[in-house]
Amino acid sequence: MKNSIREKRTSLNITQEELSEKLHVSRQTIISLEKGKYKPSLVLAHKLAQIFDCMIEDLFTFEGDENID
Amino acid sequence: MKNSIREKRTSLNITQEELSEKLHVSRQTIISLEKGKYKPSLVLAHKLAQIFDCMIEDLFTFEGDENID
DNA sequence: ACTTTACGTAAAGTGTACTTTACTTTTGTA
DNA sequence: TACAAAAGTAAAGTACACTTTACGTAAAGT
Repeated sequence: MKNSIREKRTSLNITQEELSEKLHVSRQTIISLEKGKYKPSLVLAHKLAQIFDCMIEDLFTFEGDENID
Repeated sequence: MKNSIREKRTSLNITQEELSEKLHVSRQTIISLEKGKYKPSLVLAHKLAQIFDCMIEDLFTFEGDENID
């Protein structure tokens, strides 16, 4: 799964720490998400989409068996 | 968090077991999701939205601190 | 009556999303 | 070149999404 969190965040001109505060998660969580180290929960994905004013499906690109065959 | 999985499933006229097979998850997972016992992963939410031909945000209703304040 | 189909509960186990703390590296800028 | 802000790594712990197995119930068909 790919995501465009970093691109959307930088285009809002906010730091990882500021984003983490808006989301009430740790800064590590943001770093790990941007690095693709793990997949966010549905609720976290929803909050990210709210902040970036887009749909969840616009933020994440699902690949391979993450799609229905 | 509320969801309309049961409504969408029954309107497709498929059983919990058939849905679980399409998703490659256990039937228990479907039962628990429909009963609201837990929140699906982002990938599972995406697959459900694909099957029901809708956006993730149409399937789930986020409440309270599941939204940005 | 008996079987099948669909839905449900319970409980124990596994994997991973996310946290916390502490330390290091990079980058911008005075 | 020195300093601070921003980004990064590592590692150990917690919570919960999801699995597996096994059993229970109620309706519908034969």
